[in-house]
Amino acid sequence: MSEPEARPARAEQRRATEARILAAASRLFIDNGYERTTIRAVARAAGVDAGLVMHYFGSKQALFQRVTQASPMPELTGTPEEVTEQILARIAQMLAVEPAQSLALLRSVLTHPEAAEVWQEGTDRYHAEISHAIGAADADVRAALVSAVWLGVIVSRHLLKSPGLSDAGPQLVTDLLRPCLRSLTRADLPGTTG
Amino acid sequence: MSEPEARPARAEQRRATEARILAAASRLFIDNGYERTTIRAVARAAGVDAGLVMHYFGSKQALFQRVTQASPMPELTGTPEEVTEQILARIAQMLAVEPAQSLALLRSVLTHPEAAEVWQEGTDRYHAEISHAIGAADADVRAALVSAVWLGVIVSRHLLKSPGLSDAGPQLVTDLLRPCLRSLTRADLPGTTG
DNA sequence: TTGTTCAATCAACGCTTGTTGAACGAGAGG
DNA sequence: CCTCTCGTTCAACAAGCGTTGATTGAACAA
Repeated sequence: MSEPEARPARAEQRRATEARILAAASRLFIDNGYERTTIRAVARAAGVDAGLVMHYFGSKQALFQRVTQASPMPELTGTPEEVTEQILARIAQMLAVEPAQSLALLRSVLTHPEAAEVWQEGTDRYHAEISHAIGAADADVRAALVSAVWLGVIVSRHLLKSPGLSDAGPQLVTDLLRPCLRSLTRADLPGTTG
Repeated sequence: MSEPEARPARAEQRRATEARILAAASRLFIDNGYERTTIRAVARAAGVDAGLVMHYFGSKQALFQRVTQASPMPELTGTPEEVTEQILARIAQMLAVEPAQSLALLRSVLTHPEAAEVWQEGTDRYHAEISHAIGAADADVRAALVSAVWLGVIVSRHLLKSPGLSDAGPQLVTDLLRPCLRSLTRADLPGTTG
């Protein structure tokens, strides 16, 4: 009964409603993507009127940005082996818990131009760091392949819900992925040409 | 001058128009996905009226199916090494020339339920064949990871147009991918746990 | 109490979408 | 010549979309 809710009940109610809208929007953007998610559906799921969503977030695009804006990831530095482990740790984390912001962005990355743009910006730094750690002549291609593997795994697991990946634990997946990524981040074992 | 166009000029014209519509639809579905591609845009790109597109293909969904229906791929069989090479050959082919049907399907696979369903059906057989070739206890997870890598590479290259991958030749990419896929298809080298 | 603020609702707008059915007009068959 | 076929266009529909502005009613301040 003596809980710390002494604040003006007005602002508290507003914050709660706004949070409910954001949660509903996140869920719908993750599940259905940008185009198939309507302001009306978000409002219905949050138990409010569509006009209120507009009043709070300005536009559908702005709401999408609020949902998908992620805190910047920590830098990738060190030897290729260390960078590989950092990437694996990141993948393990994303396999363990649903990365809401990333998934909302990923779901629309192929069909919503603004999502693709944000995604690009995010992976550019990623590429540069990986490429720098590899330091070989074909480091750019290798870094792009590392990103491609990462993308494929997360998309298969969380968005396409591939049965083989959804049932497996993060530990097993990262263990299987380790030699795969190591072969990409280390510039020996050139691959049998021809 | 003596070309074999003796056929009734009526049906010939029709076939040509239908082909123009299909080509325009393919391009738009690949570039913009299902939702953002409108019947009117397809008609405009093909130089015809929107009603004609409906009259020829019945519905937008039916047009999408016509564009994305692919001839069934050859079976994957043999030792894990052989299967790996077959997959690599397939990837190389898809990197060399734009695989229109697959790209039209892939672009919408995250946002169009029917596209996701068709994709699922296609990858199920794929998974079974790879998993059978591996034959280990965790073959399902390994097969799913092989598919994930394949997905990530094609998507990054053709749809997200990752600079590092778009500039590289198919030969280099498959050479880099070979050890990566071999580590997934062969059940030795368990990966350093911990 | 009286007046102000503001979360929330409501009805409507302009626009685009997929889809339809009537209409037109040039070629084929007699 | 006339007639039928059929590729093609045109105009319109109903539904859904994002977005807006007026309006309501309850919590606050005086």
